[in-house]
Parts: sequence; structure tokens; C-alpha cells
Amino acid sequence: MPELPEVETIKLGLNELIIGLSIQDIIIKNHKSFLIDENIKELFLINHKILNISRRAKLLMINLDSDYSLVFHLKMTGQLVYVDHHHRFGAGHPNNSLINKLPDKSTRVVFIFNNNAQLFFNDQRKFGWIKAIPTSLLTDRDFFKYHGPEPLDSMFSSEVLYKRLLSHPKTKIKAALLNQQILSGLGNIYVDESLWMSKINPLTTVNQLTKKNIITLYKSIQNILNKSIYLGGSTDRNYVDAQGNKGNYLKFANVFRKENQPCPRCSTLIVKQKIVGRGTHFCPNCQKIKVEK
DNA sequence: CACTTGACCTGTCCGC
DNA sequence: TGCGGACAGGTCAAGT
Repeated sequence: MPELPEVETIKLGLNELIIGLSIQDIIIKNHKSFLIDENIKELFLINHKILNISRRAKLLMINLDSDYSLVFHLKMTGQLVYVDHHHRFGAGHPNNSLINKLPDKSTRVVFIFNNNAQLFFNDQRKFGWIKAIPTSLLTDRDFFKYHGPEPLDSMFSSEVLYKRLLSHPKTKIKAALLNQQILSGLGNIYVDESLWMSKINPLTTVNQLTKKNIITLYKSIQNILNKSIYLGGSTDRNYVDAQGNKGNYLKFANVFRKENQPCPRCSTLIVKQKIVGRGTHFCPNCQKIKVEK
């Protein structure tokens, strides 16, 4: 599930909801979701205040005044939903059905705050995880040493993308863009959407791409991610934001989950096929493999 | 080095 | 209606 825009949307939501609250208790219903030493929990988490929320790649961090951070990876089906039962029907709390049913059978961890509101970590497939890590270790030298650049960072450029892709010349572009070490934050949805916008066939190897292809790809990635953040991310199945609301990006998607529907550019029917182990959507007409002469 | 498969889990959908 | 298999926004490890 959550790729960069979804995690960013959750971050923006939590920023409006939980800054300044302190953690009163943590109920762990599924211990594999949050392996935590009891002493660390008591000393650095309980009774500590939330300073801010940040994101790196697909990871979300809740940074505490103990100099510890809660790090979340939502994997395929993770959700982080804030519920204030005392204000459930008040301003800013949409009366949506999900919120009114929490906790439910996929609730794995519950954080209870000093205002009695709760943050639910739900995760149907149990792939997601939470870790408590000293904030000082959450750097690109340390915890994020295997992550590529942020696609929306001002330091990221088409030259950076070109250079990083070219270190894997024989890799198919679909696999390269899913590789978090090359570029972080993209997943299956936004890779397919970016390749369509750039008119690049997902099976093209990196060394078959022209510099112009990569400039186009760079711009497409930034466009699509920004658009998706603006639209609150993509809800394919499980994803919801910090208040339990679905994202709207897929209403505007060009290829993802559009198999057998006409390509918005040329009306050829969109194809879905398994490429590098993932369901891949593309237009067989305007995303042809072009070998450089 | 690049690619495939299987694992981790639960739930849904589709065909028989 | 039931049952089996395929498939699902992600990432690892192991084997070819």
C-alpha cells in the first residue's frame, strides 16, 4: 500500500492532530508488529511528548521529546488512524464508518494520549512494523543508509536520477524504480503511472534509455507525486489517511488498474502483465521499447 | 550482477 | 454454496 504520497498525506494529517500530545499508554495486540523492550517503552515512550512528525521514503517518524522516535513502515495494508472518541462527531472528525468501528480485528497496536484520544495502527496482513529508535540515528548515514534520494527534495535532479540509474545498466526500468536504494518512495502504482507519462516501456533496460528519456521521467515522477499528495494519495484497497479518509488519486490514474480500458493518449487498450514479479500496467502502443541508434 | 521464487500474512475475487 | 488458486500499494533472503 502506502507509497510516498500516502505516507506524506498521513504525516500532514498527524501534524494537525497529535503535536504536543503525550503518550499515556501503548497497547500491543500483536507483538510482531512492535517488538519493544519494556524498559525502553517505560523510559523513552510513556509520558513523553510528540514534538513533530517526519517522513523519509515510505517511513513515517513520530519524534518525541525523549530523543526517541517511533518509526512506522506500513508495508501493504498498514493504517495509522487518529480517533478522539470525545469529539467523534465534532469539527474535523468526519463521521466515517471506519473510525466508528475502531478498534477492529486488524488493530495491532493502539497508542493512547493524555487527552484520551487514540492512534490506531491497523494492519490486515501484519507485514508492517513499528520500531523505537533514537532520533539521532535517523540519518542518511545511519538508519537510511540503504535509501536513495527523496524524489521531491530540492537537491534531487534529473542528473542525480541519471547517475543513479546508470549504476544498474542492465536492470529493467520497472525494477530500477521500485528499488528503494536507487530512488526512494515509489511503489507499484507510481512507477506504472510515471512510465506511462514518460512513454517508456517498463521492460526497457536502463542502458537503453536516452538522457532525454530520463529528464522526462524525472519530471513525470515529480508531477505525479505532487498531484497525488494534493489528492490525498491512492486508495486501492486499504489505504486511509490519519482521519480514516480515502485518497482520490486513482480517480485520475492513467494506467494503474485500467487494464482493457483505452489509453487516454492513443485509445489503445491498456495491458496488464507480470513484469519483475509485479502486476504492471502500460500502453502497448505509446510505450514501445525504442533502442537507441 | 540480475533475475526468480518463496516467505511473511489476511482477505477477496473468480472459475469450476 | 463451497473450494482452490490467484492476486494484492512491500521488502527480504536464498538460489540460479
